[in-house]
Amino acid sequence: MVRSPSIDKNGLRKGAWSEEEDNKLRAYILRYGHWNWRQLPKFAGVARCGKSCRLRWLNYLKPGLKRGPFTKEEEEMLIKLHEKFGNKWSLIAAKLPGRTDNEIKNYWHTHKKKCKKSEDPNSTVKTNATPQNTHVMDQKDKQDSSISLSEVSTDYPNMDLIVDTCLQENSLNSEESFPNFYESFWTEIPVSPSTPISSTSSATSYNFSSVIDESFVKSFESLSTEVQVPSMLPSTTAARIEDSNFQESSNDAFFSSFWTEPFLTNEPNDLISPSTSSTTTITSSTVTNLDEVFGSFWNEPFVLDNHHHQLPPMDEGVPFTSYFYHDVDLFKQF
DNA sequence: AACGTTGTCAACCGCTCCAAG
DNA sequence: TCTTGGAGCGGTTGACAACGT
Repeated sequence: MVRSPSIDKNGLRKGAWSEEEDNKLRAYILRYGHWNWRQLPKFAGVARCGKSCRLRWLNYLKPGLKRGPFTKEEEEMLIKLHEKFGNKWSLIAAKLPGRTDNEIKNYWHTHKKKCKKSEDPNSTVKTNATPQNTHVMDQKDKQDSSISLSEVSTDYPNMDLIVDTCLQENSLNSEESFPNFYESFWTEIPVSPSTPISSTSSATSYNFSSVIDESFVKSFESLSTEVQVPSMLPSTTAARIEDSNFQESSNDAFFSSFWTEPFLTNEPNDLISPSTSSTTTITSSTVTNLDEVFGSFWNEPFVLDNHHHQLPPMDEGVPFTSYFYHDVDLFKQF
């Protein structure tokens, strides 16, 4: 199913990813974000090109991705979206939370083949699907489209309306079924910019049931200790760290470009506190386990809320910014 | 059981886009 | 305005699994 591992002329691995590589990449990105894909692999301790890392993260490792076959609803949605957007897989993927453009693309090609083969006139899939809304396609797109514009179906004279209606009615409406943070969760702090992190603020409770589960947590258990820490911070990060008013300023830009995942909590002993009882709760014992892993792995805390769970010995009341200075000092060692 | 064919999907490749200098 | 480098996108490939003969 996957390509055989091999080494290219630059000594970089190609082909199937090993579990160890996955763990290294996942751990690094969750901790530091993807500040530079090209530089990232060497700091993460992965002998891969940045492009390969990016692809692996986006298509496989990124939390929240759905696995398994498409549901009927997703299939119908895909058909409609393809009619609207054509082969703009990334656009389609944006409307199908948890599905990657690669996955959708593969599914579509498979589905199209099936349809072509069966030549079922009653099939709901229109194999001549062509973008109806040319405003989303530039000239090149039109040229690249496998079907000429003369073949545009007239079955749906107002596809905008149909698809929009579908999006509104369909249960997969991302805005309803998936909170805004779902898509951006791992790149943005789930706290509104107007809610600065401070010793008095309490984080909002979020439903992480589909993002964090036990297998996800378990994946940290085999982390390697060979991961490096960046020798320098992104310029924006450095600038923010020097900002003594950090606590009072909005934090989204900082986190989205650097930390990626803030692991906010509203309970002192919980890493993440789900909002409903049916969701998986990561208990304090789990956190303890994570601390064992991260304590030696990163040599620093990763819970950045007001409680600073399981911090190494530090004085009570230490300003929030001090923890970042702590990070900077750590980086300087490398 | 052995072999060939088809299906599936992770991963690669090459191109374009875009922001920064 | 031009150049450069990183990110992203879409098409294609390779390898394994499943299925058929």
